Amino acid sequence: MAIGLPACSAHDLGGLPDLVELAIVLTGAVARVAEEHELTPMQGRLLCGLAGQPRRMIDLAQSLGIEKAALTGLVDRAERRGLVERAIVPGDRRAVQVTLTDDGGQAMLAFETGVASALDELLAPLPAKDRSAFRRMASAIVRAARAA
Amino acid sequence: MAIGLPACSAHDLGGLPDLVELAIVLTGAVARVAEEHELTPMQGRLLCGLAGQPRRMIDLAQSLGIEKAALTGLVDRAERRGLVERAIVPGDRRAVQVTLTDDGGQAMLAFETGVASALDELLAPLPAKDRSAFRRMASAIVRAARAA
DNA sequence: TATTGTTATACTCTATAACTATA
DNA sequence: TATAGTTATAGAGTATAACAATA
Repeated sequence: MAIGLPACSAHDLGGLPDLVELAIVLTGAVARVAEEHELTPMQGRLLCGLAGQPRRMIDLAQSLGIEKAALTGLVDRAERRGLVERAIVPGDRRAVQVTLTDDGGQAMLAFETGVASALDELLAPLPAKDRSAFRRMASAIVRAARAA
Repeated sequence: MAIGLPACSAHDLGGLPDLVELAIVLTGAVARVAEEHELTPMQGRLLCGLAGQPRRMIDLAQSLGIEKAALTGLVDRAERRGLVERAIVPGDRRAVQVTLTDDGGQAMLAFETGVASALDELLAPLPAKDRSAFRRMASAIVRAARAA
């Protein structure tokens, strides 16, 4: 499966702010972990969104920030690989629930664990005090961006 | 032009570390700026890589972290849109140099400026002292990742 | 032989528009 | 009418493998 994400990248291209390169480095790390588990990064995100409970298509599309038609394809491919299943929603015959299969649940856990340790490695060069400060500031940025 | 990147995203999906969501937020911000200037994010990166001097295909592919065959397509599309041009390399008839057109140069500057201000906005919620600390730590992480 | 780049092929991810089925 | 989801279509970005031209 050719997953198709820049594996390492972030070699200096000049002109791009370090924050953009940070995004590239982080995204590349996630992509590498996904690939190790034979997932695409987007499939990894999908599986993580299904941890704990089934979700409806419309809900997932919003969470992932993609159109419902794009989600149809994403779920199609994940279903074809045995990671998720579609199920009916009792009480609304228009709706579809997406659930994790056993395989999908295992892949989700492996992906989550792998991502966590890959991120730890990326932050490892920083002093311990900076690491926690960096994570705290990252959370603040994300929260503010979500609110806006 | 349907550019195809999650425009806002980063709504809570649960299970994903904030650092991953940070990458999503940053990537989304870059994508939005690119779209404003009718570029794809990858075209934006390509143009930035060409700021100042022409580069050879092999060199660009390494900088962007993609295979040379993928770069052929990327440059094809950018050339079709009048952003870049292919030129010969004196002294090596196998090689190709990619140069910015006037349009491409203008787009590159507009993209750079837009990205810089989008990043400023993302960091705006942090106290000024944290903003510079965050940028400094981001640079350190990127430098370390590049070295590894 | 090694290097540079292109072509061929196949996937994933994305969007918009049109459609079906249900509420 | 409005909502949930799919289908159809198109395009970007990616990879691998095979190839041509040149060093």
